[in-house]
Amino acid sequence: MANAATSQEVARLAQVSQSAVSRSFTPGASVSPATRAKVLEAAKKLGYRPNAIARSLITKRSRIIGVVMSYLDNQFYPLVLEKLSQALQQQGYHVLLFIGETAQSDAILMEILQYQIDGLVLASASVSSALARDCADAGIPVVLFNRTTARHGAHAAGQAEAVSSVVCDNAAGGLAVAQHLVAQGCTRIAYIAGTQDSSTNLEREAGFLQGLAQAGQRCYARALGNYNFEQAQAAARDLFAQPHLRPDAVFVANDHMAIAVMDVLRSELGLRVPQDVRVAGFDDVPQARWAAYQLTSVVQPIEPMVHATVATLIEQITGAVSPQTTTIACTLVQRQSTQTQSTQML
Amino acid sequence: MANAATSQEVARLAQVSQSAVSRSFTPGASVSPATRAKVLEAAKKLGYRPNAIARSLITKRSRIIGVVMSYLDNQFYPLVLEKLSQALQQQGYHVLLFIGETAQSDAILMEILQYQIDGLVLASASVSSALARDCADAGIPVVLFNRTTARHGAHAAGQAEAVSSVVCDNAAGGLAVAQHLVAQGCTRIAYIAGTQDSSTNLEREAGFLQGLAQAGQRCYARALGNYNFEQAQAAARDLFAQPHLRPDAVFVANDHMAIAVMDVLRSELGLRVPQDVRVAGFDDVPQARWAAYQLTSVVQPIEPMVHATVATLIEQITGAVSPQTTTIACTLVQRQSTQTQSTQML
DNA sequence: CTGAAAGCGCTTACAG
DNA sequence: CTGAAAGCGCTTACAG
Repeated sequence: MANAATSQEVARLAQVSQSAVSRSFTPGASVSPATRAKVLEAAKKLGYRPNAIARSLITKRSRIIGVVMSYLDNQFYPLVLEKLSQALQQQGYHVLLFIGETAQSDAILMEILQYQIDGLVLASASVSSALARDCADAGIPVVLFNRTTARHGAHAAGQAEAVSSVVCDNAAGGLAVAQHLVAQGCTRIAYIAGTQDSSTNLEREAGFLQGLAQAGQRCYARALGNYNFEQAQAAARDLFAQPHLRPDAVFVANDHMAIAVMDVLRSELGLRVPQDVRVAGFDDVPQARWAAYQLTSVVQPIEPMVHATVATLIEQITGAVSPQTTTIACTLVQRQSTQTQSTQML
Repeated sequence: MANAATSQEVARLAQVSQSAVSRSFTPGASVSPATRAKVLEAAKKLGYRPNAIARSLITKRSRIIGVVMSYLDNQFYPLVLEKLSQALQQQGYHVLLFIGETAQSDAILMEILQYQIDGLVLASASVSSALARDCADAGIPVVLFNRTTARHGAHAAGQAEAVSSVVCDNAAGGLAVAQHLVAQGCTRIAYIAGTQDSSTNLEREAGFLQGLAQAGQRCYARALGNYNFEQAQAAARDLFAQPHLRPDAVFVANDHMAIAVMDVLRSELGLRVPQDVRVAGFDDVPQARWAAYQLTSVVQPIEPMVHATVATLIEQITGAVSPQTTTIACTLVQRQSTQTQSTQML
């Protein structure tokens, strides 16, 4: 913090009142050009910067948004964080970051709340919905990113959701994948699930099963990957353990796991993708486009999702509108991992 | 910010003074167990949380550390951010994140400074050293992560560095790569550079050239990748444009680019790695271990580097020690991308 | 347009 | 151990 100059000192040097200094740094405040000029000159001389902490205390607006994320090993989230913080910065907000999972996390999260944040973005599937409720109770706008509060797909009857959320149409995405694999002639289509109770996994799987059902198929086999690289690899080994009962396609709940699966299929089991088995993922992370993978995936459009998140947040901060859920459309991108002749390259 | 309860309200409910409330939430303050119990009960009833903003104003310690990063597309940085924020959280600090490059960035960065941050970590190669100096002048401890202030490898004579930095031994890493490639029998070893003036690129290249020189070799060819995926691909196309003059090995200044290069070599040019050309990178990001790449790389040990960063920061915040540079050792990990028979697997 | 003054929610000497 | 009081650096009615 150090020896920062205060508005008092600037006032003294500029020979004006402290109020005048404050007004000179407040857009739209009434100060004469002459006064402002004197102030700015003195401020520059002293290296003065208004103290945002003091300002927050009195305005009751910190212009800080808390952002909660899980581990950043799935490349989707760093990209979200990047876009989100840039969007927030552009709106004059700053990001107080919290990374981690439950456990001691809740305590640390409470600390973040002490900073009088203007809003909170929860992009971590594992953070307790209790926290979201705490914030909502405290009057702090909360936006869930890429998840909904509801667990197990069921809302408590008659109890309105207290927080907003921004998601993509996971069910539609899952459905599109099923249709695509069926269209490719697959008949033994397996699923590797993300975290069992997460809304993303629930919705993707539901859409996927619906798509299979529409084609008169059922899910050939299923294993749990928990959105984790190593667990996805283990899941792949499980599903392909018996050579004569192998699936001819696998839908993996996100790209992060899908890449792990492809590695196992090709390097450990010597299978060719897509000739021996087709693989599709979800998210369309940059790695899905890498030449070594060419992974068919469902695009979660980060920019629109981030835009909706910021818009919702600011709406709730400024006007007291009621919480809302925004669903963004997502599209299937076909690449070589699901089709022998590449009809589409990027 | 909302209707948060204040210490006054808690005091009223608990029938004690406001000072007593404050003391009850201050570790080590002198309060009787009875008083504290009354206070905590009232606080719980009101959902009271001490206002960190007000506290910061008076203690002149915000317990906020500013962290500045570039774009997060190189997976090395998200991992650093993850470890760094966790380490800081464990020490009771919180992270105010700033992501971006120059341009309008400097203005936004100044805003971050207004939050009276206790310290600053600069992990962005592109942020002006001027900012670092501004902070140091304002008495805010600054630690450069994975970079040094010095540009073009030269310090202004007699002018001591005002900030600390934590780096790995880039030169040693570059040297190790050169030695390894020479030992593999390569005689046409090329280099794809990162951002020209960055300290990491300067040091890695210098070490690499030294290693070649020790073996009586020179750098066979060189192209600029700017630590950028697409530019690295373009660089690879350049270096391999003439079939009969192709390098037999390439050292790429980081893994992020090395993977881009491997994609071009294999998918576009039909070359085999390592049989036709060997490739080595730097950082050892998780992707380097993926089966599709098996990229030889230099491990930048994130944990020790983060640990040193946090330790240095806290040292400077608490005691006013002078700035220091910490250099962490890094080690070469050999994988299939540089050797025909895999002598080491992970 | 301008200044004096109150007050944001805390911490921390200072007396008791 | 406890409370009354000053004060952190600002913003913002309130008079003029």
